[in-house]
Amino acid sequence: MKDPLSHFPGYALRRASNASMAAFARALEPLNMRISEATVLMFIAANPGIAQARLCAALDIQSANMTPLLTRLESQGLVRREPLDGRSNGLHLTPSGLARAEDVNGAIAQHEAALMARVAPEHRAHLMTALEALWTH
Amino acid sequence: MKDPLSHFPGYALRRASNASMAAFARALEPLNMRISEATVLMFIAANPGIAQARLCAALDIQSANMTPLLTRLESQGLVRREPLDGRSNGLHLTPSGLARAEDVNGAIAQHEAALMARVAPEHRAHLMTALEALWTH
DNA sequence: TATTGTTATACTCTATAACTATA
DNA sequence: TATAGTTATAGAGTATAACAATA
Repeated sequence: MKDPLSHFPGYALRRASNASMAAFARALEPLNMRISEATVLMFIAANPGIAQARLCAALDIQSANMTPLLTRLESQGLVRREPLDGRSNGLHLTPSGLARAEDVNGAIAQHEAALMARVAPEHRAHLMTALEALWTH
Repeated sequence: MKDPLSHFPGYALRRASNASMAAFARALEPLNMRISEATVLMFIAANPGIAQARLCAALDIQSANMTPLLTRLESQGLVRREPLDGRSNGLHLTPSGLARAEDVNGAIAQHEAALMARVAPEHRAHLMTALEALWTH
């Protein structure tokens, strides 16, 4: 059977990303977190007090989709919204959130190691540079 | 602002794939096709008569999701299902489907060229090899 | 006027279970 | 019994429009 798409970088990119995300989602299952939630948690951990709008811009997530995501994290006691002024929220991790961020960090490290183990060492730096060129504005 | 994830290959992979797919979806808009539909069309064009189940396996699309996809393509007069035996379908492109596959091919070529133009030439071969290692079974 | 956050809604992709018809 | 295809359904990501409150 012929695969007319496998030699296209864009197609390989899609397949590789799908495989990676499926594996990462499985790695997050024991923590009961989605990829998007884990991403937001890590970002708040690195930027305590960040405004919701800035988080949206940094992650390319629309505010309409960020609202329910943060509400879930807040209702789990992981994140706290703190008014910065009358209309914007600063985001903080609770102690539980900090602990969970540690766990997520471990899952990420494990996932990334398994991922890069599949790639021959001489390609790794090139892969990283190329991928960044593809999405960085 | 700190980005605690940007140095992770898995994260860069996700962001790059999202950016690529969004651009490709825009490129397909004039053809009124989704990415998954375009993918299936190209695959049938390269493998006329392929059974539905084999197409599912090759693209990692579940049969339950392939059925409505093919029904859409068939109702647009692009694909024809032809019984192979009492329970399996061979898939063929109609003349309209062949013409549409040509258009899709052009959109893919344009998209892939724009994508790789963002990557420095010395990284391109490495990128392709690395991506294939990440999703090939 | 522009920005922040929210609500409602819809579309796409993906996943599972249950079912039929056939091999 | 196993396989091919279908149906129904649900979850998750993403997109737009409309809105209230505030800068």
